[in-house]
Amino acid sequence: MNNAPPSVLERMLCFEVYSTEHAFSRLYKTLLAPHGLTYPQFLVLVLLWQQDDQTVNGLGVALGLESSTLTPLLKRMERTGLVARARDAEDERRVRVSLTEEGYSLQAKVKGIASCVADATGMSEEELMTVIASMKKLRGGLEASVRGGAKLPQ
Amino acid sequence: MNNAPPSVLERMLCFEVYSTEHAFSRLYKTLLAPHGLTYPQFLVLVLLWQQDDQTVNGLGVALGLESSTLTPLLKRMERTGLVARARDAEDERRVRVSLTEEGYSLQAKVKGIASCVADATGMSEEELMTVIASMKKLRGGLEASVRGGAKLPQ
DNA sequence: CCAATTTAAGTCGTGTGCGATTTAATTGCG
DNA sequence: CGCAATTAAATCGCACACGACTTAAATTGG
Repeated sequence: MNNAPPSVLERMLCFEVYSTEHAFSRLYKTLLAPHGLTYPQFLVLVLLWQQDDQTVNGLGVALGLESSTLTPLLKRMERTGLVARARDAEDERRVRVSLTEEGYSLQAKVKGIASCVADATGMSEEELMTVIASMKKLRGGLEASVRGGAKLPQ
Repeated sequence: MNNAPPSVLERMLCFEVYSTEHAFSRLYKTLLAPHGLTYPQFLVLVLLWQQDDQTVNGLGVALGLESSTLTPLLKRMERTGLVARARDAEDERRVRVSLTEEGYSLQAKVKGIASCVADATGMSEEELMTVIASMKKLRGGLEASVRGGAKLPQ
């Protein structure tokens, strides 16, 4: 077992979240790569499977991503035939993103992945709920701080 | 308040960690940019402030990063005068990374940042410890799963 | 009604991250 | 000893992710 005293880094929550996020990414990569999907692309599909035909902005708000990140990502998904992108007739500024047949049918093929990952965490359903709540609280505090114009004292 | 039922995404722990990590990154960016530092570069400095003169591999293990990520990052830090890189005389395969005077003196200037971020979380010391422990457990499970060759059932 | 403002996407440059591969140094085994 | 296997960095191509900026469309205020 690991009996070394925790380093400075290991006492920083930011680092624990940082490296846990990498661990999730790596696990998803091994599971999604066979389907030609990346992890952020998978998250976009999760949103579209729940509600098809969303705007770039809508997806961005849900994911917490900028259009400068989403536009290229969605273009890659369009190129691989998972989604279609079309200007909204009502408001030509908007671009609506919708599932292709292939994007839709991928749902069945990767259905098991989320629960597979949940298993990999080694946590009970209850524990998972607790950690999710912690993350939400944490994120809320951090976002409020960024919005409030975070500054060092003095 | 937010009374909408949680979407599929918001019930996925992976997404909560993903977006919380982004929130940390963004907050650190606002605090570190004035010092010409990025968040991963700051993490490297935290390690070097604790123990100067480490190998690329040592930093990589501590941070959970590959040399393909660290080498370019360390070269940027060398270019901005924060660290020096030199082949180890004992073993020419290794490259040792050490603090320059400037890299060392930056510690005083950004001393307050970690606690500032801790404040921003809006969590008590005890809560922070609990969440850190959760992340460690989570990461442990995920890494074990990746090492074990994670696969979808059938 | 139209000029100014706001909003939605997209573009560009920079900095991570990783897998696959390469190069060079060391180790280890017959 | 000598060569095969291993190890440490580095390189390369690709995919995020963001801030700053641009473009075009819609809204608003006078």
